[in-house]
Amino acid sequence: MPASRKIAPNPTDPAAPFERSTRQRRNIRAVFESADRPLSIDEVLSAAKRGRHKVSLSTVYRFVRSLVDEGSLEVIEMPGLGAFYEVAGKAHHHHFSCLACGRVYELNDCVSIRELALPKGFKAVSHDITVAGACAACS
Amino acid sequence: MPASRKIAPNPTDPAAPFERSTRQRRNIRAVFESADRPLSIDEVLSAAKRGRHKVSLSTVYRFVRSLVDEGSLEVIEMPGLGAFYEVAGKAHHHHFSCLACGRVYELNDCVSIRELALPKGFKAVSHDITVAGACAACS
DNA sequence: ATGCTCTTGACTATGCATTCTCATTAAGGG
DNA sequence: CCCTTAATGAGAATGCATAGTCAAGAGCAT
Repeated sequence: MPASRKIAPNPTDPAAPFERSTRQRRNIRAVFESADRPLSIDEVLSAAKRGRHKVSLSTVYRFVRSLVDEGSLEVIEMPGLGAFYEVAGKAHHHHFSCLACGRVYELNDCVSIRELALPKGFKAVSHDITVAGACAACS
Repeated sequence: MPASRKIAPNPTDPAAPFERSTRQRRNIRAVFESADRPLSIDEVLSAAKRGRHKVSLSTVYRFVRSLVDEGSLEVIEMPGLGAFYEVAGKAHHHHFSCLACGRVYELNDCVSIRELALPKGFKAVSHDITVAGACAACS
């Protein structure tokens, strides 16, 4: 197997396999780019299925995971609702979950937490605020 | 089966079976009463095992569930950590999770959220704040 | 102490989310 | 167009939390 067989080197890790741009991957990427809110795996799957090409649950899990691993997506753990994914690198913000439709929204008007009165010796590293209720579409 | 066989009627539901006071139940109740923080099932189990009588995982799950059903305990879903249980009826408060030891604490100095600037049409029903970091014992 | 029956413990089973397997499909450099 | 090999789809497999099963054990009214 001559070196020339290698299609293209991966700039970040030459040992890593080349990543091909497939219909499914472009599709899934587009779903996140056009989404204005964090998505669950099932939401990604059904949105991707609306495209012209078939996409499987396996592929969604696989590709979402690799996007998380490479840092393009962030995982949001919603209490009781499981994992949601949103494009990484956004400004600090929190989330709203609609009790009726189950969708999760970003709250960009960030509610700043004033000095958190933590017990003696406790050190805060991060905080999360989740508001639950009814979204505009459901109320 | 004469009616006199019935040990004692359950005031809330006469058809429900009488609940016996066993060592295990007293033990589990005591664990929650002496705990100053929400406990996971595993924490309840190991704390209960420190007593003089044996307790099984099944019993912890069963009894905790019945305590939740009867309203004596509340479930706290901690993002990524699963379910924790705390005695019900406490004043509104939030939680702190230690990234080092995994314990969850109550934050009684409640951080009040000022008017949450929700998007148009959104209605808040509840909110949760979770602070993560290092607890006094771990920092 | 007795006996009825609720509880327990030690499994096994279920539900669910996620990952793995592998034969088939298709990127894309040459 | 060819060929190598990564990617896909379908389903099986896994991992984990929780619930169910049932024989043995233990409250508690009598």
